[in-house]
Amino acid sequence: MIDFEKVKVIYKLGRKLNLSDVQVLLQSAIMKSFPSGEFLLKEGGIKKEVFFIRKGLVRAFKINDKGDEITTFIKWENQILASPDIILFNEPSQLYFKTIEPTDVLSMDYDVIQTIISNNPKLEANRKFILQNILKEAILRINSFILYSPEERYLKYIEANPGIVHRVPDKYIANILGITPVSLSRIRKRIATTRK
Amino acid sequence: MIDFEKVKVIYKLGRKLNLSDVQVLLQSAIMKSFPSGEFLLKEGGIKKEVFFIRKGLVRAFKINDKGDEITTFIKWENQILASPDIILFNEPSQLYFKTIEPTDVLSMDYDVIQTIISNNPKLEANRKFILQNILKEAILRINSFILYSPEERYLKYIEANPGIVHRVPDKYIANILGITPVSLSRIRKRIATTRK
DNA sequence: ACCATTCATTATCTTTTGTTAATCTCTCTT
DNA sequence: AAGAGAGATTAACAAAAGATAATGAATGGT
Repeated sequence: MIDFEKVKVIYKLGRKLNLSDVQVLLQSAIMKSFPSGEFLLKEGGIKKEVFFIRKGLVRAFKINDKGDEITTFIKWENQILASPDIILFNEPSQLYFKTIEPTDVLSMDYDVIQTIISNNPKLEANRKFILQNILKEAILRINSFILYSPEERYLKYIEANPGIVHRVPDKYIANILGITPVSLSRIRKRIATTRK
Repeated sequence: MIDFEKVKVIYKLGRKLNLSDVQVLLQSAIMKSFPSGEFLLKEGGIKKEVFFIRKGLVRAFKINDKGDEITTFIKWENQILASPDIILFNEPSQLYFKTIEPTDVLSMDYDVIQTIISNNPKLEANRKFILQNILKEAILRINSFILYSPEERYLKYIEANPGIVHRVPDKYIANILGITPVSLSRIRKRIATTRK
């Protein structure tokens, strides 16, 4: 039984896949649905799983020394989600993935994707493009920590991600900005009062 | 006249280059030497130049709204140096590169490198490796801003980069850590006094 | 409709950082 | 050797952030 949603997503991923690769990817690619508040990945996970989010919103968090959850990033529709710990560092994940909304993902095996790319040199451009875009975002984020105050970071964040703020509790946004939820609340008040 | 240093570096870069590619790369690759305090790149630069640092130390900085220089990173021996603005964002550089020590670099043209890689599929693994390592570092740096206090960031920085601290003025390290030089000085004092 | 839970806000206090300027040290230059 | 300049430290004050706890508001489940 063919899942047309799945085919559609895979088609978007690469226009140059040959038939046998599509078959391999289709076999390894699984559509999964999660209700809100469900884990996609827990600490210690080692499965090289790459998610493509079709719908919904997922937050990634670590547990710090004090035992608190610290959200390091969030991902939503049409974004790729994977644990850097597993994919880049080749270590068990210290990250958890937990849905904030009901979420549909396409789950793929990283090693299978890599094999398919090495069989299809035309896909290298895609890989380079994706990697570079992830790197771009990372560099922008580093610079925002160096160049801007927490208040400026917040303003730029909501400007760059309109709508998202309304889908995610402030305390997670605070973590992402590197400040405490209490501090973010004060910043919001400061902005609201100086605007009038 | 063949520059053996140049050949050595290029040899290290890829074990799978064919002769004509080596020739192309040799032509585009230039050894350059800079005294301390010299610019490798200034704001507005658009040349897609990639440096491999053979010896020395370079800092990258931006000018913020107040007109201050803000150092965003430093690179030294055996590291790759390039302007993300130019290479990733395809925009004129807002970054300056300025040497902190007398520095020898191998300068290469980014587009030439890309062409050579597409002619040598075996080099794709190299490119992927390099890109992934840059991404790794970026992610670690982001996490250090989110998870650690300025004091912890400083301690981790000097631990991860022993020796470098003695080659670079503290004020640049402070920028890299996202704090002011005055604050770093206080942190250093705090560490020194609580240790005894 | 109610309770419980989860967030956001507010309050209070402590700690840290930013800002500006002065002082001190060191190095390099002439 | 003297002076200039750069960088680090210190001081003094203001502003912001962290920590902890209490209060409000909203939400979801039964």
